[in-house]
Amino acid sequence: MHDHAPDIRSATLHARIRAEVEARILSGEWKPGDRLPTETELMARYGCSRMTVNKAMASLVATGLISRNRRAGTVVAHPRMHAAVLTIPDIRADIEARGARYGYRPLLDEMRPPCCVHLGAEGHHLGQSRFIKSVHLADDSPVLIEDRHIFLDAVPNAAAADFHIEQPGPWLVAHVPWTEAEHRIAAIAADALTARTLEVGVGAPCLLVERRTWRDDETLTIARQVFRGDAFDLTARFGPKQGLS
Amino acid sequence: MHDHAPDIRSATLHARIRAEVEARILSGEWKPGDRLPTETELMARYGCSRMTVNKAMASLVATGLISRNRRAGTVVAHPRMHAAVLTIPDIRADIEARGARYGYRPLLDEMRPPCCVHLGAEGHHLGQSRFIKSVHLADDSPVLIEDRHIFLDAVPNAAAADFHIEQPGPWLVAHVPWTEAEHRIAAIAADALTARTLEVGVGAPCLLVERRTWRDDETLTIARQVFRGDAFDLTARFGPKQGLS
DNA sequence: CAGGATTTAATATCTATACATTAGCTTTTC
DNA sequence: GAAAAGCTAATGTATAGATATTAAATCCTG
Repeated sequence: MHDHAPDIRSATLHARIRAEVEARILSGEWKPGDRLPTETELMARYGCSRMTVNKAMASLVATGLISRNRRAGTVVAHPRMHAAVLTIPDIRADIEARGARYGYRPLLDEMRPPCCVHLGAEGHHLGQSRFIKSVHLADDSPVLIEDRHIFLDAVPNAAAADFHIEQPGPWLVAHVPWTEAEHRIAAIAADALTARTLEVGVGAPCLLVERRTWRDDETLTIARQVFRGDAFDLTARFGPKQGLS
Repeated sequence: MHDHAPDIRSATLHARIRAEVEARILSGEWKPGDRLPTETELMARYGCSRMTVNKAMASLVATGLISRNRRAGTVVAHPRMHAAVLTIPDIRADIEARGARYGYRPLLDEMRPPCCVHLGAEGHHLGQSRFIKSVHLADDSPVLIEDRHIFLDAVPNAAAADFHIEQPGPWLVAHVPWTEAEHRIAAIAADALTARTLEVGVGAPCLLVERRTWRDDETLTIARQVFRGDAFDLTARFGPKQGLS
């Protein structure tokens, strides 16, 4: 299932060094706080140059498995379970993966003046937005309501896009470079309108995902997605091994 | 707010090269799919060796901003909003950050035979576990119920730990090295027992986080946390810039 | 013995070069 | 003209140095 066997006979030398050091840490042989061999020692042990050792260790630093300091040496980092990789659901793929038929129905598509919208975090206005409200369906039954603002100051060509066929989400990902996104995940009770649209009872638990995307300091889009609680969940996975070349 | 100005006058050369290339991509000057200068060209432009350029580019590959292929060259990657960094709440810190008094109350602490527990994903049994049920309080009002299994085959010294004072979560993070964790996040309705414990109405929306932690292929612990929906949410943040040295 | 000055052990960066590997391009051959 | 062979441009890996930077350890002074 979790295919973690460090591939000791990796193609490249720095990958092999990395894998072996990593294996000793993960096996518990080298515990958090323990001092690791110096680059010079490893260089001798593997019969390679110091640059090669350095590359292996740098990649372990990047994954957070070790921490290094000049003069003080290299120590095994204390694991911190502070962050995880959250897989953002591609709604269409997710629905189709369950063998259901995916449907998308835009409900509303209008321009909104600046005043209707939450202020930016610094308090300045975000300008005019295109607002699209849509429902996503699995086998014709609604599972997600999406309210999306796209700020035209930041994404002017969104004014011309046709969101009757294409979803705004994928369109944005394909056309607009972004630098940062933030998500807020919460459990809420369905209000009357939500309940009617999602065809659930009033007060039914729903998963709320509020996503805000920036390019540098400019807000590009705000999406508010309300999932039927009984139909969807998110999964997040974290492993120190993920990542580098 | 989001302090993104790439620090052009970075201390080291490879960091500067990296920052400048990154800035051009993030500014939109180099768009997804565009070809970047070759290492040789960059080497001439910055008057440095190819290894230095290579280090800068390798780190951009690691963050997913570019993709490189032999002979084909380097291109700006298409942004994929597939993953985000999810900040796992440190419940105690979170509660105290709001100015509330944190409380922890263990409700149950017992050994459970193998049969009581979900099977591992491959279908094999997980062995005996220590099971701790606890409530976390903010100003004496309950906000979280945690059901935790710790599998003694994998974490034998958990048998001796005192979870009347210390929370099992922090104890595990401090004492047990792990390699992978998975979270499932969902919205559920409070059942009768949950509602009574959290002092909310039956059917009130709650945020469910199920966390499973492994060392290699061995399951260490399974935690099921039920948050009051009106009291907690999770935030996840993603930026291509995070990460490397 | 406290506190400043010096040494030194470790990582961090950089260079110049070499060879390996890949895949797009070109030429040859049938 | 299509498949095979060879060429070449690009990145990937590795080496053996050199110098810079940092902070722990030690020594030296008042």
